[in-house]
Amino acid sequence: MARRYHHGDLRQAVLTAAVEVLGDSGPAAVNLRDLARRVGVSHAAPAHHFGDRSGLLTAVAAQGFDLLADTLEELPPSSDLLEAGVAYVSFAVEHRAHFEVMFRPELLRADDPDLRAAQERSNQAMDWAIAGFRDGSVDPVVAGAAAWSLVHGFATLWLQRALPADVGDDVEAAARAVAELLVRGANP
Amino acid sequence: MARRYHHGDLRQAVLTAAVEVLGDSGPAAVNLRDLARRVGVSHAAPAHHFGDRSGLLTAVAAQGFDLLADTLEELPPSSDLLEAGVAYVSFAVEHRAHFEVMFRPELLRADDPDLRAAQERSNQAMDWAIAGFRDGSVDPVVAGAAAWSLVHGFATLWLQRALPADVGDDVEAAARAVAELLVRGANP
DNA sequence: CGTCGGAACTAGTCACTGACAAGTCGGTGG
DNA sequence: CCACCGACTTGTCAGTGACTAGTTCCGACG
Repeated sequence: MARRYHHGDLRQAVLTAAVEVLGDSGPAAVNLRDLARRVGVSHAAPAHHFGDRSGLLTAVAAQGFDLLADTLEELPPSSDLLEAGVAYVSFAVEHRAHFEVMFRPELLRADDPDLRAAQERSNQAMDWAIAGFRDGSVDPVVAGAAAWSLVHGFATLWLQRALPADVGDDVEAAARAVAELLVRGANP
Repeated sequence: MARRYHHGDLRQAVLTAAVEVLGDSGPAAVNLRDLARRVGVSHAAPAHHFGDRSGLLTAVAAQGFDLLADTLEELPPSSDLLEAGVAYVSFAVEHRAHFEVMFRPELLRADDPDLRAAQERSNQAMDWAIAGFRDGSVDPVVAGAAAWSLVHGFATLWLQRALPADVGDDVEAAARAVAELLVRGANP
């Protein structure tokens, strides 16, 4: 494809390149000039679409929250909180590039409309999953915070390889075992 | 105090300044030149003590893991896993500057001896706390991962103000409620 | 008491980055 | 066919990390 003045789909191309870099080297390695080089445009072209670096990362994060919402919404209707928790962890591992940006407020424009909309979608999907945990004996707010904390913490620590080796190398199995402890109770 | 050629305790001074900046503006705002200006030395002086930026942040992280170990070791002997969990969250909130660096491997020199030693200390302190959870009915490795994931996730999300407002603004109370769900079980 | 070696710090520099301004290109609607 | 405007380029500036070479001072040793 010949080098044309108008790229045609620069925004998407930069976004894709950013996700690739994120996956390989993390958020710190993402810079506009390198992405421009990869895509074959001038160093200032990406700024036209994203404003600045935080605008770019915000777009990645928004895409990530949409993907997360998709993941949770696509769970079979029979799924319970346990399955949703495992899905959350799986999402984090499979879409590490997105996940590592989604929860870094300092990198993002918190007031971006697209980001807020995507966050809202994923929050609703999570609320829906947690609703199944409301058995009357526990405060649903506490239960929701606990469930989210557990899977979010597990995903975070797993991605950092901070967990002890004993937990094995099968994310889904480990996540399920951990989530089961909360959902089914320690003393079933 | 007159400006002398030898600062006297530059390493500690830079470290303190770094923690201050971290607390105010997060890791991204920490740069060697600004710290040098704050402390009143030339722009390259900090590098003499820390090598590079990651060396500085590694020193902060090591200090953080030591502080965490101190916190956990100072718990009264009667404390159970629940109290340890609350202490973990309290530590994260009270020492946010340190906490925000401790679990960012990409910012650190993972092979730094001081860092490894401090991590080892805090790991042992956590293992000790989790030992109280070994009641035979659950795999201790799973229980440990679950407990750590829960409090780590809660602390992380709390610091990001990502949790819904319903959980209140009392960290300790909220952390205790959430941790209780895991320790005592959802259906007591 | 001198001197001398090395640690602590300064000064200068380079490559790289984000951000901005001004100009150019080219598709599209009137 | 032409004016407009979004898409992109070119040029530039300040700030940063990292490196090198030079300067100052402390303290140990003869």
